Amino acid sequence: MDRDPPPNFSTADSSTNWTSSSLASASVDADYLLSGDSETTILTEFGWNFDSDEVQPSRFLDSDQIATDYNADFAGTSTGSLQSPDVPVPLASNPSLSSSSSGEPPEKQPEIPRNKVKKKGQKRIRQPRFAFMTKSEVDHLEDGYRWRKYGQKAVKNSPFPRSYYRCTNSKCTVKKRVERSSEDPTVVITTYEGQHCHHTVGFPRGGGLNMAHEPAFGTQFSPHMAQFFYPEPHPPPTITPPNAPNLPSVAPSQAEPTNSSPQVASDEGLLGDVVAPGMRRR
DNA sequence: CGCCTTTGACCAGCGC
DNA sequence: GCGCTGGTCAAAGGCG
Ligand SMILES: [Zn+2]
Repeated sequence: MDRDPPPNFSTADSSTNWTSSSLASASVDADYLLSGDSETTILTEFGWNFDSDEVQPSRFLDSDQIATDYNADFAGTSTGSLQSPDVPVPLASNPSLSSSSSGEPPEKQPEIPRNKVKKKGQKRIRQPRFAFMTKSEVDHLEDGYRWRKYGQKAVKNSPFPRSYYRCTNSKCTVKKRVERSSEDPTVVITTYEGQHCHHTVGFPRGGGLNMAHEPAFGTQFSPHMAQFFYPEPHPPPTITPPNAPNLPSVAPSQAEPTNSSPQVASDEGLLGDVVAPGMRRR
C-alpha cells in the first residue's frame, strides 16, 4: 500500500529558480536574530520552482525570528552585529579542510578508477529548503526520520564543518544539511531539502494522543511549516506567506544553552509532532 | 551481519 | 580562462 507513492517531487524540473550556490556572493544581510528567547527559529524558506517565472525565491519573513537566505548571511556573516568577540571556536575541530588551497600532499592516493561523482548530464535540481535554527549541542537532531550521513565539508567562515545527511529511504530524496553557527556554537542550523514520501520511521510510542494532525504525508519539516507550506501531501501551486503570527510562538522561551537536552526540551513545539522523545536510539 | 560514520577525491557552477 | 566553494559519491572501517 504505502509502498512508494509517486513522490511528485520536482513539480517543475526545468524551472529551478535558485541557482545552486548563492553563497559566494550575497551581500550578507544577516537578518536572523536568534536572540536568546527562542529555542528554535525558522531561518529561511527557499524559492519554489513551480512553473511560473513569477514565483521567485519566496522570502517571506515578517517576524524577527524568521530570516532569509541563511546561505547568504552564513557565507559572509559580517553584519558586525552578530559578531561575537569571544567566540572560542577551536579550529582544532577541523579535521580536514584545505583541499586545494595550501600545499598539496605529495604522497597518498593509491590511485583508483576515478569514475564516480555523478554524471555530467545530471543536472542538480534543488528543492525548496527550510532552515531551522535550533539551540542544541548535538547536531544530530531527531526529526523522526532516519538519516545517513553522506558527506562532511568545512564551511568557509565557519570553524565548524557542515554535515550532509540523506534520508535512508531509497524512494526518498530528502536531504538534510546540518551545520553549526559560526557565531553561536550552541546553535545548530538544520536545512531540510525535499519532502518525505513516506511515513516516519520511528513512531511515537506512548505519546500518540497528542498527534492531532499527525500528517502521515506532510511530515517533512515541522508541523508549523507544514501548515503554511504543505497543507497537502504535495506542494500546492500557491503558498501562503507565513506571515502568520503563529510562527514565532513555535519556541517557548527556553533560553537555556546549558547542555544535556537542548532541542528535546522543546521539541514538543516543533518536532514533537513528528517524533517522540526517546523513540530512536542513535 | 548489517548499518552507519568517516574520509578523500571529484565534479559542477559561478565569480573574478 | 582559471580558481574557488559547495556538493556528492564511493570505499573502508567501526560499532551495535
Ligand atoms: Zn524520507
